[in-house]
Amino acid sequence: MGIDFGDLFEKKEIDLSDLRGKVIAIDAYNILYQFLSIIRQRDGTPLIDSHGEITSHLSGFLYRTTNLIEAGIRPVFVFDGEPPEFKNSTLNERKKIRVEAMVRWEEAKEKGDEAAFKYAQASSQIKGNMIEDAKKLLVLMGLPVIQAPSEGEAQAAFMVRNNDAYAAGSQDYDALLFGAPVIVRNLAVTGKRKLPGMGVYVDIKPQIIELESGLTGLGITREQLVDIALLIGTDYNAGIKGIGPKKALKLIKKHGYIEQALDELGEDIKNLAELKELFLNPAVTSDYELKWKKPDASGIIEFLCIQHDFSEARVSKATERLIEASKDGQQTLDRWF
DNA sequence: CTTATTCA
DNA sequence: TGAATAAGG
Repeated sequence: MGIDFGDLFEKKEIDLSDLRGKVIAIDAYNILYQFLSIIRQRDGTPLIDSHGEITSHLSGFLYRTTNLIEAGIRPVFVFDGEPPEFKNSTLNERKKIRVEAMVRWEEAKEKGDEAAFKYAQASSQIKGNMIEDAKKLLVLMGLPVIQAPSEGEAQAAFMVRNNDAYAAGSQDYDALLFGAPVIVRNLAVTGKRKLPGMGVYVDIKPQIIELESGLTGLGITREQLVDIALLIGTDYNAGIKGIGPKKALKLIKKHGYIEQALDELGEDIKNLAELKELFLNPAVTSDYELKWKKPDASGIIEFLCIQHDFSEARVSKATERLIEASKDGQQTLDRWF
């Protein structure tokens, strides 16, 4: 998923309260996929309503978003449009992995194997009404939902550059390549997370990465950062075997341009110019409106409890918190409602 | 993941 | 109370 810059960028740990009053353009696919992958039972089965529809993502969106708003954050959710053509091979590869994982999951479930969960996670697929349902819930919650023409991270980055948002929210680093001045990771409220393997709990705090100071620290330009990414490999190209973040940085600093670096390596990247363009000049739109509305409490209850079998007690509680928090926002933030 | 419940 | 565990749909 996305580009792995390793430790190239300095990550600044922050408190959630540091984001109070700030607009965050959240990559909705990124978070939806996380919810889908993580919100599962012990054997890996996701939350499912009585019609057999998966509801893990709806649970995640309801509770986490309510928490963010309660923390004074103003989230905007940006949904992907058409993927760029160069992404096709990556998407096909992911599909293969998913199908394989699905088989492994069934086997593990049969045997009562604990590994079932991780296979289930790897089999996660966004499909059916998940996107529409997520959008519907977010709209009912009164939040702006933005439709990107292509990649959501690119649109989020554009909105930050436009000063319509403070940061792009995603676990991936791609928004940096798309030119987002600031990205936020670990945008959740519950700080404790179990470390894979042992039952050790670690405090996970939100962190920000600033593009400009990061580039200055590395002594490179954004164009060169894109060159580094293309050497390592992105969602749109495979990258060069044996080249990770450190070697890529060294090569680009030595040569200045990816073309010369590739010459030294005796390698070639197909469609190099188009790939650069994809990051440096991505498809985005200015046709969006950031407007926060009063949450539609009865609409949320109808949608989640009547249509998707959520517990009314839980949903009502969350909805009340949401409405209360939205009122606070209205007093202090002119753009609320 | 987040919330609810249990238990020292 | 706060940490560990179960449940959520």
